[in-house]
Amino acid sequence: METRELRYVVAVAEERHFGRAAERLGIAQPPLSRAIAQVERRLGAELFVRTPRGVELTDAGAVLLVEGRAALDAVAAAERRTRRAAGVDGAPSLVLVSKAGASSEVVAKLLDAYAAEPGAVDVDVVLCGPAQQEPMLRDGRADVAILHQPFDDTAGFDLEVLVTDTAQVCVLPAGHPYAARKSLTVAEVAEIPGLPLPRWPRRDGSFPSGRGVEVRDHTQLLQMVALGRAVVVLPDSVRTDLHEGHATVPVVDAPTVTTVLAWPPHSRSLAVAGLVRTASRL
Amino acid sequence: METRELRYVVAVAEERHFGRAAERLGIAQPPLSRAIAQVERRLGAELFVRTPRGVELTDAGAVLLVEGRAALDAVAAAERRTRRAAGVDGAPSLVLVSKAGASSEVVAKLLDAYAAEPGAVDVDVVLCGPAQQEPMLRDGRADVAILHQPFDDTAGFDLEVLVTDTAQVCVLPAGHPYAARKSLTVAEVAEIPGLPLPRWPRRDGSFPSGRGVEVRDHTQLLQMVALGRAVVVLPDSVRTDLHEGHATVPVVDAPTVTTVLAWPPHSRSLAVAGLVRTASRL
DNA sequence: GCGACGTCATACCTGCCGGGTATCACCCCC
DNA sequence: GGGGGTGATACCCGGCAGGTATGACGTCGC
Repeated sequence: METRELRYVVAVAEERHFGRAAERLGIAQPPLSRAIAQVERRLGAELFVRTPRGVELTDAGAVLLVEGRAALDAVAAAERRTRRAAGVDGAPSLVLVSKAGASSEVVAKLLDAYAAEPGAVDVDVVLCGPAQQEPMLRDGRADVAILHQPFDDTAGFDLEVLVTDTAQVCVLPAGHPYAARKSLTVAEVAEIPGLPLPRWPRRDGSFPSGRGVEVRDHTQLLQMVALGRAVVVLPDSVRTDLHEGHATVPVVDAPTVTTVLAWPPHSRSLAVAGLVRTASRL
Repeated sequence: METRELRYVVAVAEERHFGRAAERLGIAQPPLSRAIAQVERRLGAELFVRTPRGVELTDAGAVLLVEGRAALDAVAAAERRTRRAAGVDGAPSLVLVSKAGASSEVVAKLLDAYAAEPGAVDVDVVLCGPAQQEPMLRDGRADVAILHQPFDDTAGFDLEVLVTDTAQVCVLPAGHPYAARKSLTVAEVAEIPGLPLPRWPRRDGSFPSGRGVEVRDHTQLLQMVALGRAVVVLPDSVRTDLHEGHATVPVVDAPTVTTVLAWPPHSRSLAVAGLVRTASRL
């Protein structure tokens, strides 16, 4: 199957509509219909059930949507990494993706240590929202990522543990009544009156419904906390990033957070290997 | 990039020769040259250095070889799994791949337990040589595999531990002088006069050089041991598969072998999930 | 050192197929 | 029952993938 056909199938599966899919693909509707029909004929499987309102996915169509996305990511990754490996200069650089505003202490230490290594290459640090890291790693826009278990989906990546934060704190606006507490539980934090937990964007950029403010990165998050609009539980190590607008209270029953370095398992990049070796020595 | 182009690049990279690559692809050499040139132009990168004897890979070419194979596997997996999901009957089946002749006790127990579950689907068990399992899982010919850590490469798969074998034994031909020993070390096993460790095929089917006999699966292996042509260290649990031609001696310093159930991390298959749930309860 | 050979690149042609426009068949709903 | 919407079909056109013939350019052997 050609990637063009995969893109067509994924577009139709996502739009549930030939016309909109064609528009998104920048082609007319009839060629799209024909291409999908041809794919279905070759696979010997109906992918969509045509209704007067658009299309529904069959089981096979649902499978091809998931698998096709993964395959398209892999193709995009191949292209991007090749282009980068050929980079203008002979020094291929590495792209590390981290959450905007996440605790930078450990990462800075890692990058400093790596830069001191013989044969170290330039590392571009890219910051983005939490849900964007995994797709970036999958489609080759990034080579390594800083992820946090158990919050990020680390399935399918190789990992090296950087830090394990057993202690966690609740970050509150300075002067909030709860700031005087000696400790809190997760359940208590979730029920603080007038201070809901924030909402993070999903993979597609949309937000789940709820009362909390919408935040896209940790910088926004901490600002919202300082503004008295949100409360959040974070690893103890973020205390170094806080300022006078914040207060912290230990949370006694929070899960252990592990900060890990993650990379695609088939990566054979010497640069990634060097970074991992450095990380394993810290 | 189209999969056709990826196939071309991978073929040339593997053959190190335009003519042979073209033959393998079933096309003439000139269109292949043109297609590769076009890819290079679009990527803005030289993939191959042309020599009078064929071609060498550039760094970018090496990257695209590795990444391109992964991408082609993903595309093939998408196609295969879709075709299977659409299967003639409404009962999509699951393909489990295991080593030929590997200890079947645990697997049999797992499959029996799964078959008793409500909603269980048919499980096709496919046996193959050890090095073939990983590619089969990657390109969609299989949905789940039985792998053995630390010998198999489990990078990039999700895992569920089935058994942990702490005790391991050296399998010898019955009547061999060493069979009388009370215990052995790994180093001693490697040095048994006249009984080298066997050689397994690599991913591409070729064998590493050395003295040991060439074996492709556990059945052949145990036969070679019985014939006095090889010796091997295996988990204690294989004792159930041995017959009178074999003798076993405990190996005191062998690494722990873990038998795991492995599947592609993005798998959303209900059938795989059910099998994993069953495994986790054993 | 010069031809023979083998490499990959180039030139040119052809037929297929991907894409466009126009239109149809069908369903839903007012 | 007609209008607006869906996807399917018919037909045409241009680009490009593939083929053959040939060239440019090394290496090797005599």
